[in-house]
Amino acid sequence: MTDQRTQPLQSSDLPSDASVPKVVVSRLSLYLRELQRLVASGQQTISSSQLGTLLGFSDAQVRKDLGFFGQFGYPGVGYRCDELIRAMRDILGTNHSWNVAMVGAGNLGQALLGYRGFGRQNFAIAAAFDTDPAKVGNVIQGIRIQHIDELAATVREKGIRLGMIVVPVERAQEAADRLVAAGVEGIVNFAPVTLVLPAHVQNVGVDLAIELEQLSFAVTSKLARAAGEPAGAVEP
Amino acid sequence: MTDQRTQPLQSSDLPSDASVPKVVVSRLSLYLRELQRLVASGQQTISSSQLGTLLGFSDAQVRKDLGFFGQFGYPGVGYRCDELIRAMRDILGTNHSWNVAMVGAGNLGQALLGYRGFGRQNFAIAAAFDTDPAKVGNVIQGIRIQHIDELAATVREKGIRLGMIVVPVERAQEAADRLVAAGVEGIVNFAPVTLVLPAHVQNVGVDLAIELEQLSFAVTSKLARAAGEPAGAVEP
DNA sequence: CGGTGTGAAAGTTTTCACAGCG
DNA sequence: CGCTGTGAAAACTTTCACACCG
Repeated sequence: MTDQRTQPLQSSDLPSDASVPKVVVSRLSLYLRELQRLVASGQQTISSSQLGTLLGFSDAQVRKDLGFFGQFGYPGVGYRCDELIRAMRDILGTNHSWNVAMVGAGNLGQALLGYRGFGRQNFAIAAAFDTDPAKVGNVIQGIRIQHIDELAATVREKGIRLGMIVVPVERAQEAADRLVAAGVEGIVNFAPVTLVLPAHVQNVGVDLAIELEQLSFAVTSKLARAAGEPAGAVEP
Repeated sequence: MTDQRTQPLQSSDLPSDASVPKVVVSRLSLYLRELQRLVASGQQTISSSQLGTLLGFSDAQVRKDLGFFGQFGYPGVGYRCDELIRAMRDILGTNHSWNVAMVGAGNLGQALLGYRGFGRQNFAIAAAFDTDPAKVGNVIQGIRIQHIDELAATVREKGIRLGMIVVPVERAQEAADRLVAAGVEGIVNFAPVTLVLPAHVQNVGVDLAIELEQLSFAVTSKLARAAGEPAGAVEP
């Protein structure tokens, strides 16, 4: 591969092109999170093996993952944290801020309106919507709950590109349809249902009960293994 | 493989043994969720290709995934939804109910106390803890917030095996240490930090900002691809 | 020396394709 | 016939191991 880099890469060098495996992108977010913590604690550089150890990955994996996007390291030194953070944010798209539209202002929605973690990664819930007349007009965490009929206009007005669905499961598809009609490009769905969406709309599902279920499996199967359950033949 | 099954499998036939890929287990949860929806709408049987189509997987993948755990289908017919649901819950460990201890009763924690989705999958938040004297003693969604010093005793008393961390990021590790000391076997962590845990404690992390970040990447890179960004060579 | 970047090898997961069954 | 269960092939991901660099 053509190369004679000495200075840090520009973000414009990023591929963004060939399909990077999803699992690599999810580790990228973990690298970024850890790097931000390291910088906050004063660390300037880090090696792939240090970073990997902190997260439970191998050094080779860290290097390969980063290698999908460019060359960020300095042989003999490692990675400069601040540079790598900037590069990762370029890759992930969070060097600019994102306005998000929230649909559903129930318990969970209201809690998410106050969640500080979004802002730290450059996401702002710029508007929130509900159909319940008892909620519309209320101001929560500085955001006035609007009627969902105002969604399309507000999305346009505020340059909103991402939506978040926090309605009860039986109204989730309708909320999704509304967000799509309003022109949103991606949706995070907290309702426990698989949405039907056009292919051009990106989609991330978060099912809180499923997370517990995965834990249940892990605990249960670890137990079975410890009990010496041998190979899984069906017959005696 | 030895086999002459005609009747549905008993759950005791489950392997629980060889390492089933994590990604398979996560799809299991999606299958289960979809099956529950189907049963609720009156459907009795389903084929692997129908189920796959609903979730965006291939028929072969559905069959292979289920094949890790046993034989559940009827050739020419498909799977009987109620049977398959029971089998999946056996596998995932949710045919019995789980008591969960929540640490942190802030905005998000309080919202999760009221989340109906947990109960539907057989999880109950049986106790909630905080250090804030202004919160301890309050009753939220029928749960009295206890001081965290009562954690170990309550875990024992109520047979709690799973913990949920919903404290601010800087207190997450301490919360984890407390849960581990109390004897919990698995932890769902909503704080944006990688916990250091003993190997025998299972661990699922949910970082809400990272979910948005993944969406940001998907939207950004889809855009780049549409713009015809070619292969990612660094040099002109 | 301590570290990256990267081909090649090993390992894992998905897809294919088809025998077999009710 | 319609569909499962499953080996075998293909595709993908991770690990290894080493040239190269400051």
